[in-house]
Amino acid sequence: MELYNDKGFDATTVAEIAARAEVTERTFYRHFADKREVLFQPNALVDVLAHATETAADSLAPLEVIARALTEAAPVFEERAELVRQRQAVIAANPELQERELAKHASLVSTLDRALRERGLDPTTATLAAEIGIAAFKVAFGRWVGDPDRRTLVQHLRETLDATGHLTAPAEHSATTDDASFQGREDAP
Amino acid sequence: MELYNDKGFDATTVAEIAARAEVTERTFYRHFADKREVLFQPNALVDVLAHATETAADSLAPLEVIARALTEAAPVFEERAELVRQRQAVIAANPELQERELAKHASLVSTLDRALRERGLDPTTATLAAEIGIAAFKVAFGRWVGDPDRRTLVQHLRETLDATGHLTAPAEHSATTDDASFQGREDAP
DNA sequence: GCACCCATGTCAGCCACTGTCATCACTCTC
DNA sequence: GAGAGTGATGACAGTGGCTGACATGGGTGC
Repeated sequence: MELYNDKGFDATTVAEIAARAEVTERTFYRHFADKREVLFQPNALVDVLAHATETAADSLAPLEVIARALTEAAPVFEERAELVRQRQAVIAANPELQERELAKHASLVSTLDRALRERGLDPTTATLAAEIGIAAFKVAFGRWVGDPDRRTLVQHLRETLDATGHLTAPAEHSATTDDASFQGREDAP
Repeated sequence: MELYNDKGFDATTVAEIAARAEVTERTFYRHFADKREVLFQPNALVDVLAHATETAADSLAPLEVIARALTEAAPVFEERAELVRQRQAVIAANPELQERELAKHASLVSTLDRALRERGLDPTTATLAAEIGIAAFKVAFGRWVGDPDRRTLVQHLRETLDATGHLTAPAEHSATTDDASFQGREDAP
């Protein structure tokens, strides 16, 4: 993390990382599939999401199931807000890393998709709900990371998920909405 | 394409591709940013989406704007269905390529997002609608590519987008839905 | 004490990708 | 029509990400 922050991701060689960690380069590659993977390690998130989706009540709408799962997972981020923001800055500075992050998000979609199918949803609905759930998470996460007011991730999640319901209504322009002043991520990945 | 199909993406070296094309390796890299980019070339899609979004009627709901844009873009794929399916098979066989495809989808989200903001939508709604629109596209595209009945992409799009509206309703299990028999992509990217 | 892992080190090598300079066709201009 | 740009390609050397194969040492169970 220090090296990536100091010199940038590209300019940091694996040899340097290995030296800093006092292991050989070969050993580095025994712990991390590649140079990027350092930033995408534990992913306790997957387990939380899968478990929360499995144990949700049967009667809930698909998106509500996801809403609860995401809410349960939020502490994973909120507990290490500073580290998360620092990591996000490194990723924002490098397209290769953004690509990898997309892949991680895709694996979350996959996890949710599988869990929803096991609840008995048909494949199309399950995949769609999973995709939309993670899409909402990305938006909420982006808002949270950049929120000058430091409101909680859970709040952002709730608002974002609520907003998904309004998307089929006729267009409301900025001037008429109550959150028009919010400044989200300017450039989506 | 031939080489990727015959030997697999990983086993194909840039030197081989260059030789087959009767240019030097260096020239290859003057045309393609990297080895993967060969499969992700023109992207006329971006222009179609942006243009369609700009010119859509003001009164439409955000998701309906996207629905029309995607419908206009569908011929880009349907006109070369065989090539598209072949390409998709190569991508399906390689995680690196799937990563790149995700990046391309993200750039579509970005395009839609920007276009929607220019229509006056607030950032959160715009990003959310863009993400969900592309999510629906991915699902519809997956269904289309794997559809044994060869129904059109436009039909799949329409159905998938319609389904997004039902996601906030309480769970309907497979047995009670009318498209439960559909076989989508088994493993989401 | 011995056998057995398992993590790490060592070494050699492939190949993706890049910087740099030379060459050569093509076009524009006087 | 000769000479000066211009842009695409070739030639070549080098960096660095990543891998396979084998050796070694330090713990653990018997």
